[in-house]
Amino acid sequence: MQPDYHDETSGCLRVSEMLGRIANKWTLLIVRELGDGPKRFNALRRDIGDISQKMLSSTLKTLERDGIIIRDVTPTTPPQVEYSLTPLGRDMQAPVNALAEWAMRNADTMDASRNRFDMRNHA
Amino acid sequence: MQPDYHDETSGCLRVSEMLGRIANKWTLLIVRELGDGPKRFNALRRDIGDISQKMLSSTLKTLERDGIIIRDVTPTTPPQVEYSLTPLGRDMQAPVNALAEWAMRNADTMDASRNRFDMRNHA
DNA sequence: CTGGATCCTTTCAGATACTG
DNA sequence: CAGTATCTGAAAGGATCCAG
Repeated sequence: MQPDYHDETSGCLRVSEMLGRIANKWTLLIVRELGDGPKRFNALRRDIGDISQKMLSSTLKTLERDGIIIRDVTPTTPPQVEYSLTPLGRDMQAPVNALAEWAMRNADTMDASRNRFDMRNHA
Repeated sequence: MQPDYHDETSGCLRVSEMLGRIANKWTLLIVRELGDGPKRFNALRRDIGDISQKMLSSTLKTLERDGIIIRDVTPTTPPQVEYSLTPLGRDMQAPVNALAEWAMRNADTMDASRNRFDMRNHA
């Protein structure tokens, strides 16, 4: 039996918990980057641009734990590690890309709104 | 002149910046709740369930600043304050709901993956 | 090349108390 | 009812050094 998603109490807390896991910028950016195909650690680091190695490795670990990505190690010297989306991760791509694209489309609008808001409140 | 969204460097930093603004659970939960129509402060607080009044008021302020919601005050006693989505906010609803629904649909899958992962790593 | 371990600073977020 | 102010602990995040 499935849990009741429409329950007014536990359902909301559940959404809250799950969004707490996936709704952060590093997670969304990584899933987005891996949409193009498997990538290695430093390729991800370079393509995302402003992520520290610590945040990248810790976020990747969490994503692997949640079954969203797979970590493939080829034990050569130097070792090669490739990250790719699982079926679950690929299923996640559509909503993630939709949100990211929305953000890009409306970036200027939001910036303008911020400027007006800050102006009104003589910041 | 518009910024170049397709530039490989600044474009990525721009996505990163915008996702840093909107990709957090309180923002998504509030936008989701306001999808049903305008709501008042304590109604939001009750419906979201586990949000503190501090986080609610500060997140609402940020959302108003970014032009995603509107704050309407009716100066009665006691005062009535109603929050509602702007056109921008309504446009944001689709991607937000898509991500939230994905999270709910796959909550159990992610939980199971976590359990297996933690088991393998004898946590 | 792919990280782990550590240190340090900043930000987030809850609890509590108070105001118009 | 709808918040603000303050205090405090937890978590995020960067910098640096080190290792397989």
